[in-house]
Amino acid sequence: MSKPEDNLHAMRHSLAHITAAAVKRLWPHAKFGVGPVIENGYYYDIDLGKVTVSEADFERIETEARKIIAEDQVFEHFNLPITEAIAWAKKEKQPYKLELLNDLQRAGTTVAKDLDSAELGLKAKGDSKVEEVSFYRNGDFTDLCRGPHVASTGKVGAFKLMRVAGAYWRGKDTNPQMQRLYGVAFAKEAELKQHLVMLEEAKSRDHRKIGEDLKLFFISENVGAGLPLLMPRGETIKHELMNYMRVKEQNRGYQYVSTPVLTQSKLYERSGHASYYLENMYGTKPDEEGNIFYLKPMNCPHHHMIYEKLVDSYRDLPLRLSEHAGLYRYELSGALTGLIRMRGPITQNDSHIYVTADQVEAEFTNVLQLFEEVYKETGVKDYWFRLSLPDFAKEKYAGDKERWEWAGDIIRRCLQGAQAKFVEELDEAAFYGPKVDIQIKNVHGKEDSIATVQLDIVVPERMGIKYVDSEGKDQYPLVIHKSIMGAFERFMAFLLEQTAGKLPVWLSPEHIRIITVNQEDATVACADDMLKQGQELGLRISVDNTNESVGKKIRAAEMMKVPYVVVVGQKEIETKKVTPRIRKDLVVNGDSSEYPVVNFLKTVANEVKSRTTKTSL
RNA sequence: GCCGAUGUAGCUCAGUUGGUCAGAGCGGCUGUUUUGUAAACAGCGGGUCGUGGGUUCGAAUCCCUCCGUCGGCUCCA
Repeated sequence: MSKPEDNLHAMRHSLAHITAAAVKRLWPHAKFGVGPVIENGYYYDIDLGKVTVSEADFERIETEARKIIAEDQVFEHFNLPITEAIAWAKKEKQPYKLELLNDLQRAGTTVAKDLDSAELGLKAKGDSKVEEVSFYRNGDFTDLCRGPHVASTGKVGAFKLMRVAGAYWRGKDTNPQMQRLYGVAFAKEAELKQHLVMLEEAKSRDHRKIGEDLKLFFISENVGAGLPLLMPRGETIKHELMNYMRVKEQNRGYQYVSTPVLTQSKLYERSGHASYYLENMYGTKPDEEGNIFYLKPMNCPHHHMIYEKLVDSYRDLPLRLSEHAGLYRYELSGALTGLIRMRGPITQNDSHIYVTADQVEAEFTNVLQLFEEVYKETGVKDYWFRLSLPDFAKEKYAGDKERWEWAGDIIRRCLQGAQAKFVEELDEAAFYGPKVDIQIKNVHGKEDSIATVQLDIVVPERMGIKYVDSEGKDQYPLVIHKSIMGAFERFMAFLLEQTAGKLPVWLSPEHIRIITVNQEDATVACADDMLKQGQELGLRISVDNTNESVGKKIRAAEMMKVPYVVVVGQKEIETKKVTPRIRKDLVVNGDSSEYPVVNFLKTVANEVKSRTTKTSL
């Protein structure tokens, strides 16, 4: 994102004003919210009352904006005492601006911390006393704003209105909903064009499109929204990921368990989840005894039950329990996004590590190391850690403040010790403790959590699960909730987007496809023999002996992103050698050469086993 | 859930202002062909135009309801 001191930032900010000014010319009664610079552009929140803007209006707005740019209006800066600023907002009939100014006068920036201080014409965040407010004026459009802006409206670069979306005033869903006009802007027309091309390309990497093209998964209206069905190819990928994690974790002392998907609410009442999440859980109708059972949205309480059964003494700790369970969570319909945000089954790669206070740091560090290792091996790039802390101004965080700070400090030390790059954010913690979220951007640039590790300082005590310490006293354990791959479906989605569907060989639904040149008996027999040999080596291998041209069958295999394609005809029958066609991204050095069939198959089998991302062929 | 957009064959999409508008390409099936590293040729099937109402002599086309999808907002154990 551009920085406030950059000229590009000033251009984008100025375009926000110009866009608002254009809207005001077309709809003089328009009420304005805020209009900050964002990645690649800007937005402005507007409220036109009964009228709404739609994309059909963009041309008119852009035309008007271009007129303002052509007029080359000077951006004039001036300050007003807060009382005069309030008078201005009243006179201009700008209720949103008026609300902001009133808040600023009454309580300073602390009440307006949900907004960027730059939008408020303030010098910096944290000014608690506001006496003067900064304004900018261009032509007949005036707005409170800290700036900076370009010198005049003619000095902005290339821009384009992209979309309009609903956005709640000050981000609260109880507030009125405004319309948010999004624009992208760059210094040069060519950069803007390049950006638009990039956005088009991103669409082809969207995991939902890849899922369709590669026959991985789909969502059936008959089954329901947010409930994807994995087809054989998709399930293969998920299963490989699950196997991989299971072996990895078992080798590090994690023990796998299996717990019911249906559970009475009693358990969630005991764990405290009920008061936070019951409305987001799917329940059955009452049975004959009147009991309602819920589809589990998390495994924690179940694992805590197993803990109770297995642990008596500190000598039993740490206990590391894992489960790959299908969870169900009610998600708002507007939040659903393919495999990234679904209602179920969310196959969580879920572990709970029960530790004493002395063990927590070492265990937490181990988990961070496991993250780095797994992400390196699976080829996940461009992720970062977020230390998610509570915001004590809100009431949802249970337990006492000192304990929260103690837990937050431990995690921070672990992150620093692991030399992990991380950011800290308030009001992102779980209700039972601070956590580290592993953040990633999806193909459209939207930030998502891919995985999480949390330090639970609340639930064991609340549930009364205990152990006896070395002095014979009862203690509550700490619980590290960790999920390296998050949900396997979601992890798969990110991998698909990062690789554009060209998964490493070990994750490919089909390792090798054999294509026959013709349908003569000898050719088919040769292909079948090769198929059998491959299967014995554990390879996912198939034969395409359909009555199509070789070119067409190759094309079909390429489009399915099959890593290795082998053509079988008279030559291969005679020499028992193959010249594999290797998917481009796997190749290290250019030329493809000839290999005895057995050597080729064994090499691929080894690549699958070692999970390499490049080929040695 | 809210705001905006959108929904036509398995997939990608055409269908101007309501009147042979139910179409194309790919995929599928059948036949011919027996093919050498990204699309052989021919023919044939295939859709109550998301759903349910309404307006109209007449609706894929206009209006409303609901469902799904897309982009945001909110939420995310």
